[in-house]
Amino acid sequence: MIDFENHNSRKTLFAEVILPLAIPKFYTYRVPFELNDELAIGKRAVVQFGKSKIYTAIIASISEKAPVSYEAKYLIDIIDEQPIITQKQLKLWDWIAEYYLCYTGEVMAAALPSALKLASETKIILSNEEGIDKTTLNDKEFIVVDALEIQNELTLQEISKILGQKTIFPIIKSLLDKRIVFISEEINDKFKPKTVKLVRLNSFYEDKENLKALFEILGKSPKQLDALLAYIKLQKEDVKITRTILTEASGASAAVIKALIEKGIFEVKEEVISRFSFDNQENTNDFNLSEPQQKAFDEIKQSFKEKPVTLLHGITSSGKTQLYIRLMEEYLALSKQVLYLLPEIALTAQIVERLKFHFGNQIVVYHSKFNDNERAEIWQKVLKNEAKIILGARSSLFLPFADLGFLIVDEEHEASYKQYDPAPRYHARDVAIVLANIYQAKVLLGSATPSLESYFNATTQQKYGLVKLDVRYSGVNLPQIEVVSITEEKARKTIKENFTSILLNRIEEAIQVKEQVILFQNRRGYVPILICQTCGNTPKCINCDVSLTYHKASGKLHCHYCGYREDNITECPACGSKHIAYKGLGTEKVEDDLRVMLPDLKIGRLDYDTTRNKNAHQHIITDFEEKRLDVLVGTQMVAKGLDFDNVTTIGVINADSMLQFPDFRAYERSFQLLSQVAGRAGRRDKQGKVIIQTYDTKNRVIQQIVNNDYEAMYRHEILERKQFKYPPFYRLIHIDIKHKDFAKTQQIAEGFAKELKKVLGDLVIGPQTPLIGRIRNYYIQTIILKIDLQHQSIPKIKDYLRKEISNFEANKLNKGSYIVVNVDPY
DNA sequence: AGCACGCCGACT
DNA sequence: GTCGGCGTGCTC
Repeated sequence: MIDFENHNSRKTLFAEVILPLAIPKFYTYRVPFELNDELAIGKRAVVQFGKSKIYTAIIASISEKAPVSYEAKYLIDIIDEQPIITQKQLKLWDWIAEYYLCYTGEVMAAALPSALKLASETKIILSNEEGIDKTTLNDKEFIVVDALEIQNELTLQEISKILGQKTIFPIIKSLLDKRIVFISEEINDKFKPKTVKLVRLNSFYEDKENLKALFEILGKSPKQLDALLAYIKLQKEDVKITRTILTEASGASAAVIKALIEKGIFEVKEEVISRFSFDNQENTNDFNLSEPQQKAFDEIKQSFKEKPVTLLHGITSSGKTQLYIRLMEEYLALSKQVLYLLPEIALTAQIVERLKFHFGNQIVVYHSKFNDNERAEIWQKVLKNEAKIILGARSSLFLPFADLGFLIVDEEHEASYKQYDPAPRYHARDVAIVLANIYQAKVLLGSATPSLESYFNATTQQKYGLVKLDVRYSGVNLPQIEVVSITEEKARKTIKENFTSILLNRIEEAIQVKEQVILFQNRRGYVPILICQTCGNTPKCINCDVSLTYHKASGKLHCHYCGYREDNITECPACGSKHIAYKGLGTEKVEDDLRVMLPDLKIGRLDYDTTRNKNAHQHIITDFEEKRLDVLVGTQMVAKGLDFDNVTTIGVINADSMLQFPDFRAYERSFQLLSQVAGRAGRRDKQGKVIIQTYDTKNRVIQQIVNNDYEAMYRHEILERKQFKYPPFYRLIHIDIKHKDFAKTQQIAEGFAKELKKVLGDLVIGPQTPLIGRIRNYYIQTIILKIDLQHQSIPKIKDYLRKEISNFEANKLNKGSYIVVNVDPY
């Protein structure tokens, strides 16, 4: 029916839409009359783009003018009744695209959960929920459901064929809304809640008569009877009964329990439990802030009156989380939304559980690895202002906040806040500040070891407020740090493999009193470099310019950049010599060597290689938590996001490799990482021990760690940054030119740098070969721009760069190459 | 990002 | 003689 009263219905309208693709422009579609009334900015539109592809686009603007140089295609459909993207989000997308020199479409692709980005190849599956009420379905929906019952999985394209029509999105949307179908995807349940297998008495024996009969039957098997009695006792104590607990309590062997389970007397049931037990202090909802916490709390509130951003420099165990909770409550009381950002790796169950305990259902967790249907659901909840607290990784910045009032960026210094690949290469901390500005919200940056950038902004620049919290909560002691000279022990020949006598002693001391040990080595694999003693040849990756790392577990040489593998060598492929030396040290070897030296220890390893298999990952953590392991060897994974309460001793196998890393942030990073590692040691009632092995005991960062002196590190580093023209005094932009041919890469990069130098002059450095000169068969040359914050108009430079990059891409001489721009590399 | 159109190697 | 490799150009 046509509504003649409504002017819109007679006008010819055009919609400019954003496509979730890396293309520079927005595209204009003609709106069919019947959709005129539906048209609104922020709604999703279905459009055909190119010959056959159908995409979900976002309507960015509406116009009455027809494009002059081409005929616009008709927009196929408008999906939403209400906009799902707010004006504020569009503003943020624009800012990100502008600042990080990428396309708005790329931001959109990163921002929208795929359930909201239906495309022709999106697969639909039938919900496995029981009792689909087919009576609510219309004919077309029925046909789709029917087809799915036979086919199991259909793409939107296929559904379109089955129905013989292009406009299928409303049907799919309706089916999705009714929860009859779902978007199919590989469900990544890496963050699945932790479960335990509990032993339970078969419910048959809840009946007293049956239980009595059971006692008689088991009378002949005393061990089984013991197990049953132990079970009943434990049940009365309200203990969660696992096999292990039951075995211990009954004195029966595992075989006995197994027999009972096989007989069907006991059942095993999986139950979801929280990963971490909290201590009572933090577990109660009505905890009181300590005096220093209260002081910090007041200071933060005061600071927010003057400045939108405040940096909380709070040392480890100073109770930052409690402070966050109190602040969050303030904003909740004002009915504002709160976004709590955490680095990806730290987003483990611990923080989630703790906050859920306080805020219950008001809190939702958002993570790019979550199930997509859930993510779409959270999206709607946030949009409708039903979700009040959002705990998430950097992608949660893209949620459609209705009324955001407060953002926390916890572990603000973490490098993983910067997205590296694909575009948008944004830094979540910086985007958080921009987002806050859009909403007139407040931001709290929290860290025990703030990034130099933030600390500089809070001190010298006075841009942020600065609040310190440097008293440990309930008097937890700082760990005692021992720096052990590898050089010395080598001279005395007291070092075995890579373990100094001191470290070995400390490990044994801890184990003797049944405490646990973490060993940290920031390199995975067995040994990173193999060298032929005769000719000096080193096996290299065939796709990348890196030496291959030997992995003992697989018996192969691995490339950590592209995943390439080849068999290990026993003789040099270049000269045939059999003298191959192994250089360097990875977690695998640390684990192996310790096994040989202390064969009685139970050792686990936690790194990228062991976490590839998510079950193994879970097992290792659980085993360590439940003290089935004595020692955990790992990369920085062991330092982040996990807290084990029985760990008193931590060994840093080799501090030198990170200190010597060729990056201007190497010292800052080392300080942060070592602080974080050290922070894992010790318990409330016992001072922890940290043993740092190094060749360079006098290294200033090592000394600063020993003295726990962040300020000293900052003062020293900031001078160097200024002197050598690095952030926070200069802004960096990296431009990578990649090409399969080495000479071409250099030639093209040289040409581009020369072009840029015409306008930017000395701001342009290079091109130079980066640390890894070739990855996945592409050679890389990096052009670096260093822009002085004081003297340059950065937006102008970026505008110019954007033009130059688009010229570059259009230039036929550069064909075969591609360009990657990274603003503020981190 | 796709997908089509377009020129050079191993196959019935 | 064709099928098919992926190089590059365009998509409202």
